Parts: sequence; C-alpha cells; structure tokens
Amino acid sequence: MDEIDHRLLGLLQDDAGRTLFELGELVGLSPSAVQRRIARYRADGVLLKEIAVLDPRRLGPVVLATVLVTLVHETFEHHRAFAERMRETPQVQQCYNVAGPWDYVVILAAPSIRECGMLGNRLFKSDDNVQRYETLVVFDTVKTGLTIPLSV
Amino acid sequence: MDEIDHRLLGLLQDDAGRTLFELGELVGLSPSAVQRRIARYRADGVLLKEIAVLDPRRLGPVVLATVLVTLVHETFEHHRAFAERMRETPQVQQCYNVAGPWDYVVILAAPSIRECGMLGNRLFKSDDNVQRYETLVVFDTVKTGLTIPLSV
DNA sequence: CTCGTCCATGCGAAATTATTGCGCCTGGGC
DNA sequence: GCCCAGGCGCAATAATTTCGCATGGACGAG
Repeated sequence: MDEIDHRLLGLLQDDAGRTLFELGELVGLSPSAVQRRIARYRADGVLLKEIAVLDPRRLGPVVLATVLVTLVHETFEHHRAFAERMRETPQVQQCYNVAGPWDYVVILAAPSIRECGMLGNRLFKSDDNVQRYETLVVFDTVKTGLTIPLSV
Repeated sequence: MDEIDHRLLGLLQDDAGRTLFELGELVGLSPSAVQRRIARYRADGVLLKEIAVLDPRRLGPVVLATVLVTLVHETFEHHRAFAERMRETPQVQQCYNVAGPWDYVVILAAPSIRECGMLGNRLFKSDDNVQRYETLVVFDTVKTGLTIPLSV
C-alpha cells in the first residue's frame, strides 16, 4: 500500500468510470500496472464493488429522513433482530449502531413524507423492542457519498 | 421511464460492474439497447456517476460518527457558510439539513476517535454559529449505501 | 561482492466489451 | 390508411481490458 495505491483508490472512490489508460496517466503508470493493482484491491477486499449513483430528485419525489432509535432490551439477540430488519428493508439506506443515548441512526429513503411516516410506523412503532424514535426529515442534502478519507 | 428502466437502474445501483451483455440478459434486451438506455440516463442526469465502494476496515482504522448540529443564527447566509464548509471537508461523508430541533445531521469518517474529536472541535466547537452539537460515535455499520428504492 | 529470487513494471498481442450506423418494426397522431 | 418518431436487434468498428513475457531494481544468502 504505497502512495500510488492511495491516489488510485481516491480516484476510484470519486469516479470509477475512468479507463485504465486515464487512471494510468493520472498516477503515472501503464494501464496494465493499474489493472493489476485494481485486481489486487478486489482480491484483498479493499475494493468491494462499483455502484451507480443516481440523482434522487430526477427519479420522481424522494424524501430522505434520519431516524434516531433507542431499544428497550439490549441483548445480542435483540440487536441482531433489529439489524436484520434494517438490512432487508430496501428503504433503509444506511444503519449505524452508535454510542450514547441513542442506539441506532437510520437513514431512510421513501417516495413521500406520508410513506416515510408509514415506514417509521412499520419499522419502529410496531416493534415492541423500540423504546423511542425520533424522525428528522431531510430538507436538503448538502453533501452525500461514502468516500473514506485516505491519508494524503 | 418504463419498468425496464427501473430494473436497469436498480441493477446499476447495486453493481455497476456488469457488462452490457449481462445487463441485457437480466432485463431482456440486447447489449446495444441497454447501452443506449444508460447513455440516456446520463444525459438526463438520472445517473450521476459511478463510484468504487471501499471497505473502511481494510484501509487501516476508520472511525465513523454521526453528529447532530444546531446553529445559532438561521439566516440564509449562515446556512450557506456552514454547508460550504461541510462540502469542502473531506472527512465529512454526508451532510443533511433537517427539520426539528437539530438543524444538520453530519456523518464523519476519521482515522481515530481522537481525530474524530479534533475534527468536531474544528468544525463545530470553533464555529461561533454552532449552538450545540452532539457526536454519536458509530460502533458498528449495520448497512451502508446510497440506494434509492425504485418503485417495484 | 555477486548471485539468485521475488516483485512490479512496460510492452504488445489477444480477447472482451463498448459504440455506432443501418434497416426494421411498432404505436400514436392525423 | 399513412407517416413519423422512437426504440430495437444486428453487425461492423473502435476502444478497453486482460494476459503472457521479458526486463530491471530491491533484498538476502552465500
């Protein structure tokens, strides 16, 4: 993992659509060298996959919301069950188990406020093990991404 | 925007690494038809870009945190300044302007708890316009992604 | 100091994938 | 019923990726 690896991973995080030739020019390597490095990232599990980023606003109405959740029981099994439900719900974009008074931060995407509320009901209100949850409806997305900062 | 478009966009959101041939098989179109549709998504701004998803844990230590922020002044200019700072800070992965007692939800990625704290100090504590902020350190990432649910 | 090994590289051929022109078909408007 | 616009598949072409091979530097053992 040298500096070129960091530059490459940074470039890929930002835009995975570039050709090996372009990447090679940007980091000063031949296409084949770039290709071999990328294959190594995949094999090592550093590079998980490539995904398309869509513009929610161009896909008909989409409402995002951040939900803060506190559970009643904190056993391993309860956590597992909750996490499982989050994973299998397509409208759950992200879910983090966090420290502090709240147990989970969940980010939801739904077609309308109404459906967002219904989703909240279904996921949290009807879950006996959810003590309390608070929905923060998103007005505006200032920044989005999954970019991990790489040591510069 | 027919059903095939939805299927295609869904597939691309999940994995943009597939060939046009594979996509064609999955939706029942020829590679060139798939290619033309994808070109259209790009032109229409539906498909913004493709990015590589990295595994944070394989990149040395990474700490994620969710930060809830309330501002003092709510003028347009104050909001703009805050948003601008979030956008230009690489460790800020996501930032949402939300309804309710909190004004912003920010997701940070830093190499350690310590640096996460320092980042919080720099971004929020030394900002006179931040009234209060609360950091929820992430223990575990249950689910991650930017996937927009498409009507099924 | 020199030899041998291990990697990573660049080059270039070969294979795969993406792009584009063309003719065809379908469905809606008139 | 006719015409046009739009989308399709096919096939040729262009671009990109993949892979074998030879080279050269780093490093350790002899």
